[in-house]
Amino acid sequence: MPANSDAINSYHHGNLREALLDSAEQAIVEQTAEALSLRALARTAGVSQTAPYRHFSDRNTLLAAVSERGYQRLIAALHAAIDSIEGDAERQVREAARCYVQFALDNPQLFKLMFGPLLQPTKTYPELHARIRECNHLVQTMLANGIRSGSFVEEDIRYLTNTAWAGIHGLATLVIDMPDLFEQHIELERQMDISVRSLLNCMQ
Amino acid sequence: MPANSDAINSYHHGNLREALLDSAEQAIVEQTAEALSLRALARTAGVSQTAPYRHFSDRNTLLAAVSERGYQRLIAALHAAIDSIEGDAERQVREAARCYVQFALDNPQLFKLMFGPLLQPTKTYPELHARIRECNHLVQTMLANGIRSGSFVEEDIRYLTNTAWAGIHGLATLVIDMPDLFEQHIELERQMDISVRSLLNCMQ
DNA sequence: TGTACATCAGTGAACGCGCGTTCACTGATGTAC
DNA sequence: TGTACATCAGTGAACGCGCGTTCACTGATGTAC
Repeated sequence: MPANSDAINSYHHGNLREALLDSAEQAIVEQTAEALSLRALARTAGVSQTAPYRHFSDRNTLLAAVSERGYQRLIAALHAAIDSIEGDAERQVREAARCYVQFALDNPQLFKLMFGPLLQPTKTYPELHARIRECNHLVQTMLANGIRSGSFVEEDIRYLTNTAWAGIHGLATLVIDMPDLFEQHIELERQMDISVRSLLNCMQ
Repeated sequence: MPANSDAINSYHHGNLREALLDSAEQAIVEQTAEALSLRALARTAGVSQTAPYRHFSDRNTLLAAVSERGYQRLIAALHAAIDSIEGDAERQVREAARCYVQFALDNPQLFKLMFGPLLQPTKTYPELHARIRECNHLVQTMLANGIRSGSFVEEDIRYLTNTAWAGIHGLATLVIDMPDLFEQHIELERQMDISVRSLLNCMQ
């Protein structure tokens, strides 16, 4: 008596790994990644509670995989935003920033898992580590391009991109965590525009 | 046979409420607030596991009290920084920003509890709510003063202070959560200086 | 000053819960000959 | 083409854990008269 009557194979799930990651992502929409339970995941997948261990050696390894997929999506979104605009580095930054904040709004808990300490140090999860570095490099490069249109000492660039990155990351964080306080008397779209313009202007 | 042989009263603790808050804060230094356990707290205080319920109706109420004390300390630190400098609004912002980030560095988990969603909506905890509003008002006012030294349309002020606040909050968040990535090739003190100068310059 | 009594601040046993993980196992699948 | 066998992907029972919270209780404290 297969729990899932649509399944052809009642015994072999066929795509359990991906199914688990999918439902993990879904579960994480509402509640913290910390609160995610392997058992609940297994239940959702209609599979015994030990089946996940075939695919992930433990809970954190699964979370690392979820985080990694998150980075893949964020990187893809950022690339799409950046590549859709050629030549205008400032507009690229604006669109990328919008992407970044929107991603956080759409996936608050995932965003926190990705940019949180739960999986630190990341060295334990090489694939995740690589994605993080890739994402970081993408963001830094894009911001540096936006800033380079001004005239600055090369060695300061890293500090200036950090300032801008922190500005955008801070927006995302506050919008997620303290919406009532942060979004008092403001319109979020306008806030985004003004913030990005300020962050770039101050460097020109 | 009192567990704590120094205690005069083995039965009445005498100051259990404060003791619980103290050890909660201490416990929260290392691990997440989410992971804090009332039972562990009671153990640390040398008291039965149900004793805390005399002082806090449940776990979240205790956490709200911890958060509130955190805000008190942050507010005090910000005030001290601001009041020590008169007349120079820009230097006030610089010192206050340093305070803010330092507070986060010193109490990462407390900072997250305070600026996190765990206790949202805060209306449930009126004292906490009041502290949050107080802190927010202090930060906004200080930033507005720094910005007003430039010439700006009044209605934009809130957007500009938000930009600056997000910039500072983002620094704190990234320094806590992604130190390896964020602090690559930089010196934190210098990052702080450059960030604050940029955040204020861009508005003048 | 002494005493009765209300109230306060603890105790300790118990409830029910869900969790991560381990273990020995079995059914399904794929491959070498 | 058939078959033996290794390997893969599941099962299900069990372990030990710590937790939040409730309950009926008791010892200590303070206050009115």
